[in-house]
Amino acid sequence: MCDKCKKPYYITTAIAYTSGKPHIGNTYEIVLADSIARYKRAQGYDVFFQTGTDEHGQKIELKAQEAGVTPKEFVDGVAAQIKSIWDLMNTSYDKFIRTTDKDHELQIQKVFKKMYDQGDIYKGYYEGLYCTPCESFWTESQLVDGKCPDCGREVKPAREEAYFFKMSKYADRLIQYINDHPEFIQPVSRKNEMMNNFLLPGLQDLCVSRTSFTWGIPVTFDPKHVTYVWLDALTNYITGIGYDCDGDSSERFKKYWPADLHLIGKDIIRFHTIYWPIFLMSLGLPLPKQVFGHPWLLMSGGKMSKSRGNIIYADDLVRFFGVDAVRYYVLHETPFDNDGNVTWELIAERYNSDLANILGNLVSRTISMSNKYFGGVVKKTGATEEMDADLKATVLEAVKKVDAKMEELRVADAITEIFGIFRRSNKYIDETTPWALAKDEAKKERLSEVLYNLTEAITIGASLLEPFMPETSQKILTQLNTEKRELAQMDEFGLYPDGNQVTEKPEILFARLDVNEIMDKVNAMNAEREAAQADESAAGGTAAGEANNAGEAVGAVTGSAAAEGSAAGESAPETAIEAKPEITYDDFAKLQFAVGEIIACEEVKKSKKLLCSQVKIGGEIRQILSGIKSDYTPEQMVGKKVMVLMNLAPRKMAGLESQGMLLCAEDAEGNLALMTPEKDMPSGAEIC
RNA sequence: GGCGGAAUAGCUCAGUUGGCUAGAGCACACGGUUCAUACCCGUGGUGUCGAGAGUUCAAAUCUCCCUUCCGCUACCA
Repeated sequence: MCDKCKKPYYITTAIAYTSGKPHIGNTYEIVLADSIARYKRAQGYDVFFQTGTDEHGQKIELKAQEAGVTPKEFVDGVAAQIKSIWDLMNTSYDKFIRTTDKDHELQIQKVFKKMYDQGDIYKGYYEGLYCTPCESFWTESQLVDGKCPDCGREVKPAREEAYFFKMSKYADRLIQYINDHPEFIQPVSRKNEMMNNFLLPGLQDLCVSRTSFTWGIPVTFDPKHVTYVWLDALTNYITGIGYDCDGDSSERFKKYWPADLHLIGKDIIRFHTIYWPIFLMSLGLPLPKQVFGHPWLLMSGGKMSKSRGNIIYADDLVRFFGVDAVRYYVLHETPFDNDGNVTWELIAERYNSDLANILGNLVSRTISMSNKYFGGVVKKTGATEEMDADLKATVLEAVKKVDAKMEELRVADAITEIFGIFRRSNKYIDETTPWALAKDEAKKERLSEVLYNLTEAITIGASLLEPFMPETSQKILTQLNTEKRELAQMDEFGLYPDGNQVTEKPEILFARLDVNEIMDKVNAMNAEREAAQADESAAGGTAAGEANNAGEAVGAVTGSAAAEGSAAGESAPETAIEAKPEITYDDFAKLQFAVGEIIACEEVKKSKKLLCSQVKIGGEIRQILSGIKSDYTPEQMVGKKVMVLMNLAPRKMAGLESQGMLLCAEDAEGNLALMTPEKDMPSGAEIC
């Protein structure tokens, strides 16, 4: 097909946040996107495949500071690291965009200005309107008659000045679009969540600027503001292919926009199916055709944490198993709408049973027989038998099934269909017993036909495998001394060149592994890293390069903090605290803390998170509600001496009044620990 | 609390509009085979298809109710 006749296909991944080295869970997405991109190319599309990095934000500013380098130096290091892993995984992206690219930054500034001039962006206050007695912030839409919805008193604007995007303006159009395009949000169950939780109840405006940090794209007409994550990050999908806000967009942009598929993690569906379409509407651009929120690859077998040294990285896996085995595992193990699991044991088992036994051994035995019986020459003799029909039918059927599965983005199922070819081929060998045929000179022709059929089946299977395991596909085809079969020619069985000669000495594709041996090596590796890390902490402080290699998990793509605990594999990223404005001693002195003893505690039935405690503070007993059910049982609570904030205005929650607050420490995974006095103190003791 | 989803073999899951002895892969056991990377092929489950009730000639599949998990969301002062 000529290049001009090819239909364009634009696919993107989310851009990876450059706070640290990505682990295997993050790497899954680029591999998934790559397999789809490669398949689309095989189908004859003119594919443009974009990925990249999201490099702004306070967290990065802080990380850079810790490492003693500039933010730009920091992200340069991490972006290079991410890119090297994407390359290691043999992903065929066409463009790697960075949000620190000059042309991207320039466009963001123009976009921001344009939206502001149109009245879609307005200046307001971060956290909204403040009700002093309730100590609560509210947005305009939450107010009742312009007053605090809780107490009905006046509210006033407070805190950080910020720009907001007027989401409500486009909400109706978006609802219409989503209803008219049922395929837009995948899987469809997510569509209902977006509608019911956000669109139908009424969209809140989105904060699009910050003044509390400087590592971002400045707002041209108000330079103390920088553009806040989502407007900056999402827009990469158009700036990366040459969008120009003033109407001078590139040919590439005109060709590829709107995107055919945004491939993203399921945690950031909201931003891609609500905010992003609305930004595009504001710019007068068509909306992407489909957004697929893929499941996560989770680390099972216990929580993963840096201190335990059990975070799994793509490059480690590749060292043990090879690129294609890792690609196979992550693609096969994470089906369309179910999270997948990864452990060293699981991947080693899959490697042996699927790759070494079923696939590798099939290729090996087939080629060996051709050499042994025919000097490697594979000839069609026409000596067919009835049993051949089922093999051929299975192979041709698999081609169609793979196509159907890929159409639905069911990559794991597509791979299973391909392996069906290999399984059937192994069975075919057993049915035809070539070694028995070889003993009878009269059956030589039949034997030749059998080996031809096997070679042809493997040729088709290996060709189908290219999008998922490109190296293996090529290796097999090379051993069979043939070219990759095009998808368009897979409706026929028997195109392997008659009389062709396969390689003399087949190279083992996947050598069987001893699982115990692997685990010993893995444990040794982890122990070594743990020790290195202990040394490092003992020495105190880290250099920039070491910080990267020590293995902080990247949170998630496109700045999604929510994904860090679960999606990104229960890793333990260092917590970056949102900096608050400096306060005076007088501000501090307004707070009254005391030691309280919990004398009774019960679950709040109506709530998933709340415990209701009776706390004795000196001579007084207070009822305090806390969102700590996930970490403490009522029994554990009783008898604890805890730190209580005394003079916080009472507030009703779940129908019960809370008269104070129990103070807790919280880590990046959301684990909580109550603050208790370091030695025994009487209840009522003041904390100052 | 609101909305939605799920409960099927030891494990991971398929089961289309209700229809013949409920399936696949992995793991396990036994048998066969020897071309091959000790591989491959075959055989093997008494699985209360989460509990209970109902509709029907017929229910894993539809209805009701209960239990338990999960997702999103709110609350988590």
